[in-house]
Amino acid sequence: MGRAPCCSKVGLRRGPWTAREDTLLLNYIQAHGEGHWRSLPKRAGLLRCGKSCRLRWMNYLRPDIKRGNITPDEEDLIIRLHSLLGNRWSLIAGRLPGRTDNEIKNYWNTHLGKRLVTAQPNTRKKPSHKKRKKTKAKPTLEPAEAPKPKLHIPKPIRVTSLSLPRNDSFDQCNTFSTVCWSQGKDAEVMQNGTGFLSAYDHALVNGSDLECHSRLPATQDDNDFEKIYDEYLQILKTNEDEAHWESFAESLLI
DNA sequence: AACGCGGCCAACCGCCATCGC
DNA sequence: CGCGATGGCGGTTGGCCGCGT
Repeated sequence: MGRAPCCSKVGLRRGPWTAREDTLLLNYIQAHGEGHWRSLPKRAGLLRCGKSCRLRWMNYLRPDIKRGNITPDEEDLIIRLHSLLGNRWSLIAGRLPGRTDNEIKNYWNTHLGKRLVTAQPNTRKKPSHKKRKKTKAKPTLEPAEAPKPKLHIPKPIRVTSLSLPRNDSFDQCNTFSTVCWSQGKDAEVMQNGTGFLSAYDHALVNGSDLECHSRLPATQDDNDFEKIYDEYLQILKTNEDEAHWESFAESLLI
């Protein structure tokens, strides 16, 4: 442990990405696919660390990113999922088509968390990072504030990769994000790389029927997701039944 | 016009999990 | 099995910008 930050290497750029860097990264990934982040910047001609490239791609350059304007339905879903899953942003994001975990995290911290604090003053503290500037050290705890016990919750199964090879060329890459790369707006519901799960969520979010045609062969996973979706719908019908929601959330984490 | 404050959000950091040798 | 490399995640930071004074 104690590995040095990857961007601390001499000569690597940090900070905001330029349009040129974006183009380089985009072109490279379109040509060679994502993955191998460590060596990607060198091969793409970028003076960035792999982590930085990955983050930029995941949060900004991916073609399926839907930016801004969180709809009330999405907001409701975020609140519900957060109440069930906690700060499992990637899990929550996986169920919101086109939204990134970073975006949801930011939205929560700037909008929802604040609102909930107002509603329930004792339930959450929003760390005000302002006027802490220039201080790299972690803020000291308030006297009354007990140190947070660190819990390591088992990570959820990632559904984004669907057990497919993660680094082939774009032609070979079989992920939904690739399949839908150029399908335009109509394919948007499928474009977040979570495949049919996202399509289901889209139906939930929009409250509309949705035909979802998986391009992958039917698998056991498909059936599992079908079950999850059915369960999700049932819970929505019963609405405020917290016990149902909790058991559903647990099922997602298995 | 100048200044300070606070919100927003892109990007970074540190840690853990997983993979491959 | 152990270890190093890599990917991924959640927490945090800091720059920019709008607004109020």
